[in-house]
Amino acid sequence: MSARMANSSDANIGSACSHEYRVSCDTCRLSQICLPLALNGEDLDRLERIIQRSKPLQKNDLLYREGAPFESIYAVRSGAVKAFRTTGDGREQVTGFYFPGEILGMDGISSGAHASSARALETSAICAIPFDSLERLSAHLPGLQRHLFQLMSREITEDQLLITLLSKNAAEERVATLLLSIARRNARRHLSATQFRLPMSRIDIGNYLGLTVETISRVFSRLQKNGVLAVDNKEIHVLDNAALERAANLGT
Amino acid sequence: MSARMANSSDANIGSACSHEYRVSCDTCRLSQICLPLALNGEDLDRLERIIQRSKPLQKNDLLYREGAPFESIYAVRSGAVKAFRTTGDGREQVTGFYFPGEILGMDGISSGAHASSARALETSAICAIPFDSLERLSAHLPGLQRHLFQLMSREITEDQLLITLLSKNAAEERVATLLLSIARRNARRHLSATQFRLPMSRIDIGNYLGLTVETISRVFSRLQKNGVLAVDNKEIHVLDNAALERAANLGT
DNA sequence: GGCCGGCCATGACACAGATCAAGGCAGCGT
DNA sequence: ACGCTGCCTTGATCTGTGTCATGGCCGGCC
Repeated sequence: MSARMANSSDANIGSACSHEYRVSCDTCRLSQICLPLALNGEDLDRLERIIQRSKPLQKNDLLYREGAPFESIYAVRSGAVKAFRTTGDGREQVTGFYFPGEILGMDGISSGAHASSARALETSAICAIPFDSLERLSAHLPGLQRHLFQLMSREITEDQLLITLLSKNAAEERVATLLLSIARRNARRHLSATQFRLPMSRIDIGNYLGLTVETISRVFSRLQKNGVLAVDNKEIHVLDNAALERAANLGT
Repeated sequence: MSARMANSSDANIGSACSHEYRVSCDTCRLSQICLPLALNGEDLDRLERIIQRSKPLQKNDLLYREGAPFESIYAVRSGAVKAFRTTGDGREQVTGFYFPGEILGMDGISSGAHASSARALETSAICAIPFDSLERLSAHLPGLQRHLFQLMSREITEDQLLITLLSKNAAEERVATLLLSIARRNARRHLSATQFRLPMSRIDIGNYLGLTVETISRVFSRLQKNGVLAVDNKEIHVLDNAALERAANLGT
């Protein structure tokens, strides 16, 4: 375990070997849902020049660690990442799952140190965007500044949805809501909204939703028994989307 | 109730009569914890000129309503405000309490419409800061831009703390954590951290913490019986701060 | 190829907090 | 002054989910 941690960390990302992993925002098929969304032509070039890419993270590698100096925010290019914070007694609370085209790490801005950690759920390619450069750039590009404000605002509203979910909804509603969220985000990337593989374990799902693994298991079984889903381990097939939405019962 | 709503709303704030309520950031004793924190001299003047003040909100007045066009963020000058979102089935989820010197409304940036509503818990004076002006200003004042990013980032980390609290902590831990948070914020304003009046009802507390009123009541009674607090309705006296921190058990 | 460790499923039981019910109290409008 | 209404407290009971225990499965590693 400590061996794994050793070859992970911020040091990887943003290190010198970026020539090996040259991919440009131009040719990235995520550009329309990712940071470049607000930019074009020369402005995109300027963003491009500050973005750092590095060799892919392996499953379980840390992208950044709670308490580490905040330097960059990160865009997921492929794979999937979970963000989590460690509570005083050493347990962890998963605060979000991040899929390709999504940005994470913004919780570090306020204090200058990351307020959470992030770990790859599977082999993942990540773009690191040094925040001080981004900040300087955004002072000159109103569209970019606005986009950053919007990204952070969206993170806030999504956290508030999770707060509501945890505070008001029963186990089945929480699970159904998460599945619908993943389905919707898949659709945004032109992937199937009805058939997909969950990159995270039941443990992570339970942790994120404030439930135990056993409860997650039971809910999956029940949804399967009722013909809403076909579940084969991490492989999910939504058989009756309307029923899933009914099960989510306003969770969004 | 509808009468109350009618004389509330965004229209009040930002309306023409601001000459009546002239107070400047210069003389506001909150300036060191509020937006002006990052500014001085001429820059402060420029911020000053875009801030709008209006007549105080009365208890239960709405500051803004979920779905209304997003135009401003708001700073609490006096009183207290709760933010909440309404779930599909009409129940509400309180997402935060805001005290003097604190900023709310940033969840509206991402979609251009407020993602939550805000209501005065008692008579409250509020400064409205039109966001498009603020955005333009912050492109010229790097310190302000950074401060805005930090404010939003702080909102994110605080939401994540609440998520963790809801997901992992028992009733007593949640209540103790909220009390400690309020105490800490009082201290920041040079008020007592051990004796204060809660501006919100038990109902709001329960709603915020994902618990029922009855449970809140029982926890207060228990903490009182154990000599941790003296509770007289909304008046709280922290008798044993160490015990309260133990009760919070890592919540903060 | 077989063993081992992590993950997942399912059942029996326990418990924290929800729900239901009843009553007290304070503030407000008439 | 009165009664009304909303808020708070406390008790009795119920229930969804946690906890504990067991066993199966899959994938990695020797």
